[in-house]
Amino acid sequence: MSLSLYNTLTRKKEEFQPLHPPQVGVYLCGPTVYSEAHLGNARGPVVFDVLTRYLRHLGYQVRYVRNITDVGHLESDADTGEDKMEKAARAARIEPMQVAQHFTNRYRQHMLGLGCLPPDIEPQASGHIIEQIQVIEEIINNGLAYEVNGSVYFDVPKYNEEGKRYGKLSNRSIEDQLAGTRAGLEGQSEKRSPLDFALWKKASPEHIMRWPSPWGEGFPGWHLECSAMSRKYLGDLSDIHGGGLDLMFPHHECEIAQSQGSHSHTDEARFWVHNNMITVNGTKMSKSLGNFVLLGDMFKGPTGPLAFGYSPMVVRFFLLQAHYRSPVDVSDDALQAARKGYRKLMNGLRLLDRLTADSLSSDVIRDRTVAPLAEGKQPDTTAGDTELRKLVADVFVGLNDDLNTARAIASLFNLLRKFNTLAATTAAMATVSSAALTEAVDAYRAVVSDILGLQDEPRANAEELLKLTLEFYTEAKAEKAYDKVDVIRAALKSQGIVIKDTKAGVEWAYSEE
RNA sequence: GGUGACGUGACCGAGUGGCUAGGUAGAGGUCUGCAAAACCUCCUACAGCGGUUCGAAUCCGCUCGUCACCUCCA
Repeated sequence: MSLSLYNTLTRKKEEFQPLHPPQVGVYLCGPTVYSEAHLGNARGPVVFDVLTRYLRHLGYQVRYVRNITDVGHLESDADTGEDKMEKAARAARIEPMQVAQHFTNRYRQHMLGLGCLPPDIEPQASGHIIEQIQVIEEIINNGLAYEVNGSVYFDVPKYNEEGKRYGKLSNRSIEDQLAGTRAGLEGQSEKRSPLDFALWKKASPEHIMRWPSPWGEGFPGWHLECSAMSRKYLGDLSDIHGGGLDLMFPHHECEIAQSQGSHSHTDEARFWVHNNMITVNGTKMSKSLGNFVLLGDMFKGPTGPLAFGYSPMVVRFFLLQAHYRSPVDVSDDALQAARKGYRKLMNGLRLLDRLTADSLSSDVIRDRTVAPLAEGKQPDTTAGDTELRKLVADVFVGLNDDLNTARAIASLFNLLRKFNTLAATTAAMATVSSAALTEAVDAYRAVVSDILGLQDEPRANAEELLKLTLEFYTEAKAEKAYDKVDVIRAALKSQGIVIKDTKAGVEWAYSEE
């Protein structure tokens, strides 16, 4: 049983094998930090969080790189290209890096809330200008890029003449692309071909974010950073490179061209993995369409199409309930259903403690409750154990099948039903061995908590519970039931709370001990 | 125009050439002081029309409908 992943490059599910086991290098194209993250921005990180968690579960040593794009995304490829970071900065009248830092902080906060473990390396594009310049120089040396007026462009037609195939990832031919080229691209006169893309852009006088380079002051093209940073931290060829489906072209296509055109001479990654989009009423969520749901707003609610707020864990569960390559549509109905399902799964987690607790040690129970067996003879749990192990195996079948979390979750619910049945009666409990039960309980816990990364979100209000407890305390005191009084006082003390009987009534304070 | 997806029961959403996905909602039941939870049962679908096949929702073709990428986008 091994993990297979759908590779966009080959358009097939392939068995995953690391290039250099046990190490696995994973790169996810991170956010451009010039505005608040929306739900769509969360899907990739959640999917790749589960992927890296699962790879680690399988025993691999994962190096997970998720970059921060804090420079270089042009508004357009035209000569008047404007940096998004600067645009946002100008609007807010602050330093561009301040904008980047602000949204980087927000982004990290949201990702942590969604249960995404911090990446092992989170490189910033602005911190890797030297590496990017080096890649450009390599491409120029290989004759695949040219300089015009302080800007450098990648020569796509030449690249293809050399037997490479720009378009191999997104399955396009350059003929088709040329045919589809629109008329309004006159501003690109610097480029030899409309297909060429910028590796380095000359900074106009008003451009703030600029760096010196062999071609004058400027800034890197927006596809370049990922190639440069992926190579720096994961080598010429990494195991997995991913992002949203909308990055497949042109971003990832350009990355491959850059890596092939540089000294790496590789496709940059063995597996190219793309998550599908999140839609609202069937239409892709995007900034340009204005139908996006900001994460911060969604957690609080209401916002946009949603009448209620949904906690980060509910959102995570909601996303994982669909396969990552399917589009997923957001709605109150869907999220509310997801919330109930999520809570059911969490209540299952709580049940596990009971299942494995002393009272339900099945071998003991069996001795007492099942028809007496001959001395030294064990009851037959073969069928029960087999069923239980099958339920557990199904969960992993789902995960292994292209990280199909939807199937894995469905299987978890089946396993949970079994747990509930077992917990209901001792007779049921006697149908399985404690070894098989422990295995299943451990598997459930591992998949829910460690692999899917779903944590329980406490919803009870501690102050309210304390208030209730104090009412019972007062009653017991009035009844002079001092044994109860002592129990309550001791229980609260163990929580660091002391009860103070005053003339005005019962009060409490945190213990000063 | 080019490229690529998709259309599953009330809703969300897996999967698949013959075998119950799962969650939510709804109905009935067991349990229960009431309730909840849990468990059991039921409602049981694959856009339409053809074709291939012993058998298709699953493969092929056509039709209708929806979406994405080709421009910044997760």
